[in-house]
Amino acid sequence: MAANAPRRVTMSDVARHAGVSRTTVSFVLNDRPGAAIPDETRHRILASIEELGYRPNAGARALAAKRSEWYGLITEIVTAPFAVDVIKGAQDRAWLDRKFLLIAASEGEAAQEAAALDKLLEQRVEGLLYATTWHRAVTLPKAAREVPTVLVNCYDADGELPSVVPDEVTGGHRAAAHLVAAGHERIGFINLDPGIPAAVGRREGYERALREAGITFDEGLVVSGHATADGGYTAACELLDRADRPTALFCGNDRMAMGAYDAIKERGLRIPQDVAVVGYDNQELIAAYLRPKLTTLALPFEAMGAKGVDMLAALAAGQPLDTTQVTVDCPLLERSSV
Amino acid sequence: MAANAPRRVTMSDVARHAGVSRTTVSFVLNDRPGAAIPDETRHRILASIEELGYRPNAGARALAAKRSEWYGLITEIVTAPFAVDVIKGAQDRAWLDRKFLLIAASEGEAAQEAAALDKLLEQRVEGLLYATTWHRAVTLPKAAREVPTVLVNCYDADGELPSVVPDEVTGGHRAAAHLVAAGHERIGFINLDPGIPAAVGRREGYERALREAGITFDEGLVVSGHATADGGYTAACELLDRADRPTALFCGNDRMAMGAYDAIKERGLRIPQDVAVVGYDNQELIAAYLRPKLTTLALPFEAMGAKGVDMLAALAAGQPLDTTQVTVDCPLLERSSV
DNA sequence: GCGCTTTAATAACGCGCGTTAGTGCGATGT
DNA sequence: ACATCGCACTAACGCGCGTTATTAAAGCGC
Repeated sequence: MAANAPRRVTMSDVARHAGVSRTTVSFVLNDRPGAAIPDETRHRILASIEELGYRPNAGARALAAKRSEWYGLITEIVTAPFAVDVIKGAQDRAWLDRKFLLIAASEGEAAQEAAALDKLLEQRVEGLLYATTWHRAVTLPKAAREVPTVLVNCYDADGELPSVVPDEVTGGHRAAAHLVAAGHERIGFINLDPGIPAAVGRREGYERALREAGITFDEGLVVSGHATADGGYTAACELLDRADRPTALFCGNDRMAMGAYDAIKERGLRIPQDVAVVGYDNQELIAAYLRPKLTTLALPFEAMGAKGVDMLAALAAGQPLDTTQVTVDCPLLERSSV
Repeated sequence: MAANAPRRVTMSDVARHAGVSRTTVSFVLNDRPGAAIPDETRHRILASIEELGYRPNAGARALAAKRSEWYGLITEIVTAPFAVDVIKGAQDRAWLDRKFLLIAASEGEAAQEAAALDKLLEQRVEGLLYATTWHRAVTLPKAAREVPTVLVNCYDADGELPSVVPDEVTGGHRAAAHLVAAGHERIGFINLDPGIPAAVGRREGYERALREAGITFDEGLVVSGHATADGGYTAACELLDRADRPTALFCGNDRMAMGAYDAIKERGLRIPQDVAVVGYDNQELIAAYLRPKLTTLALPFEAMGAKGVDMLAALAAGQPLDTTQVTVDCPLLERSSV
């Protein structure tokens, strides 16, 4: 089809127009070290490029140079807010190296994922980023081994592929320490489904913060629930109805915190005077719209995306990584719920 | 760099392995009409492909076939919720044609935009989508003319490039008609900045709906304000404090509706019993979290993205478009505020 | 057995470019 | 005067593939 497409200007056209050989044009375009091109010639060539509106053909260049200048990113759901941030971080970082980011979605289906992977590999991407919606272990198709691959927000079940994940331990520690610093000693912890990395790591950080503050750990203050507003509500009720109710709640995510808000208000308690609340995830449109605004920890999606490309660049350059698992800090966003 | 990259399997390798010529392999891969390949040979080749793990090189194919199979998408802000939906719509639609979507962000800066455009054209995209955050007129760099281009959520100031935009008129009509159907006759309209296409179109639809219902248009019921919650609040106050206050408000966007909610509640009025409210934009995390949930019109970003690729495909195939401006319907999402 | 068509395949060119191995030429040293 | 050397540039190959001739063999009618 589209055989009517006008022939584009090529390097040969430029060479002819400037009265030099194609090689010379290539040399000035890639300002090749070692090639001595007098300024006069160089400017003549640049002028021809300008005049003819020449634009290098990236595909041809990739073919000849055997380097595509592309990275691939596979994400579960393109529309998820998290994915967008990963994309932004990765894209901006890739742009620095003048690389393009090819984005493909798996939509959570294995077939789609395989197809996306195939497509990406056919484009000869120089590296692959694989991002998930929530921090967990994954197993990639073997095809992913054909090219440097970095996992983002997840890690290889086989422990072979490098990954970049949020630092859940420090996050949990930071949340608890923040509450301790605000004077709280009885801090309820509404954790996520125990067993997932986020729950395990944050609990570790939580316990360590208490230990450092000389507060004895009370197993009864730790409950876990569904990662929903309802789950948070139920768990919060359980904690708040204890005789020695906690004066602060650290919630596994913002939706759970939303449920906790309901439970707290329902009992006529005030936030943060009677019960302080810290969430997790920083889902803007929950955290910023709750009354009072929710203090929460942000998952560093953008930073993880950028770091992932960083690692890819290193791998592609043949440099070995110092660690196979990199963690990125979860910053605390102070609002009004503590 | 990366000269250590292992040589990938090529078509010649497959041909050698299967004991045929490279051309034959190419023929079965593209199952070329007219080429008679006996099943035995075909299967032998496919088996070799499987065994060697051959994967066509998309770049080389693009070079030889003079078709890249790529579309480019330039958006202002990748992270904006709207952009995500446009991307999803465009990507899914492109995928149907087995085309890739290259996404680049302008971040609202002309320099970035030009760079993105250059990069995209160097990749020899077969078509270009240009999407904005809000419906308005734009002027693209001339370079965009080098390839079929469709504007999404905006239109060409020079009226040359085809575009796909939301149907503001029908949207405004739908909102007003919905309120009329609910029994309202005095419908306040808190419009956006007059002059922008959204404001003009919706007002036209609003007036038409009233006319159709036999309701005389009252200029005093139309005000405009800043596209923020504060702007909505102020405008709503003005309308609600009239002696003959409206029983319904049609707001230019959801944030303004949010402000209107405050003004209504402040006056001890109930939604929707005393004052019904209709928003615009369907910003999920506002519309769905307001009490009561907000009835609003959705901007069809995903559909516009898909339609944009549709038009691109037609243009790339050399088919002329029947119209230079395509409009896409804004569906009404009924919740509890009417 | 001979011409003719169909079938099954291949050799060869070119897509636009990076890169290597040169080539011609003026300036320099002795 | 001649060999040497750096400068400025070019011819030619190959990247992996689509595509267009072209060919060799097989099938067919008579």
